[in-house]
Amino acid sequence: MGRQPCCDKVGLKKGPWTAEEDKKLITFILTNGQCCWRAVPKLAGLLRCGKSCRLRWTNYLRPDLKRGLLSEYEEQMVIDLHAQLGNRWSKIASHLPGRTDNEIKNHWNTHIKKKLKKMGIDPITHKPISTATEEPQPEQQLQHQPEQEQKQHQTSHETDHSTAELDQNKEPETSLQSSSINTETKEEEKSMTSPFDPMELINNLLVDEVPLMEVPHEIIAPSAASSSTSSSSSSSLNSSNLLQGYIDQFQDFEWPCDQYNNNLGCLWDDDLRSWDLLIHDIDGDRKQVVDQCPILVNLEQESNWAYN
DNA sequence: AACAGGGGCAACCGCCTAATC
DNA sequence: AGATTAGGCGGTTGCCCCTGT
Repeated sequence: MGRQPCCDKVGLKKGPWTAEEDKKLITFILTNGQCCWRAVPKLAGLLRCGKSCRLRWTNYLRPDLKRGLLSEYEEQMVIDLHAQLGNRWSKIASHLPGRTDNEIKNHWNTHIKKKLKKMGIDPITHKPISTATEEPQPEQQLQHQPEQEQKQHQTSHETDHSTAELDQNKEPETSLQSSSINTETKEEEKSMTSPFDPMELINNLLVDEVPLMEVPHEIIAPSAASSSTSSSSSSSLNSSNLLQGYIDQFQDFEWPCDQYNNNLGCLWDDDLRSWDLLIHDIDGDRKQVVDQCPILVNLEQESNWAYN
């Protein structure tokens, strides 16, 4: 009958992950790849739920993650994407390589919302807040709508306000809008029958300032690429494929830079160090891990490994 | 220097959908 | 076909750190 339970929730650890647990998880994923998360805790020797492991990996440990605050460009992209997609953070995240839905969601709630409000823009509707109706009515109404209704609403809503707000927000903001978006969802594509000319928008892009970020599939390791969008069970990659993916990813990829010469797709600097620490910390396990994981060797040997 | 309050973020919770038996 | 679960997603919570008093 059905599948086996994901985890017996008795005696499982909760709360923040320790460095030791991280090590175990990383070691396991790098040597075995992402298979079924249910099995990961047991095999990796973790007292965690598989779900927790998956979350930790996708939101924090994945080597292709970018760290640190979102750049202005990314922030603008989030705003534009949110205007079209609403709170569909995973969809939004899929357009921002190296960023997770959780990260974007947090950033939205803590930074962007305030910023927009400061600018007099309703973060929900993306329309200018009329001084008369400053109460957060629309937000609450939307949030309290039953989900299905909201979804139905959303498709029409999206079309509505994506067009409406384009009219209204055309002003100062760099309208990246849908031009930069390869919407995978057919429904969305259908629903986004916006009357504006995409080419016009493309032309409006600050192409000189910002590199096109058409790289998600290239820079995201096979495992990671499959994890965010499709079920990770589909990533029946064997470990050699996975590791090869990492190698290719790190060795061949030229990270794009923004106008400030910041690496847009780079690994987090600190984490390179932390990976290194990790390698050296493991010691006992180190040899085994390094032997089985060429990318670690690579990282270890090329201490002056350059992004570009 | 100590405390309080607020902000930021990692992690959890609960629901939904797709997959599996 | 129906039951059951894994994985994915968005919302929420709670802890930690920073800043102001």
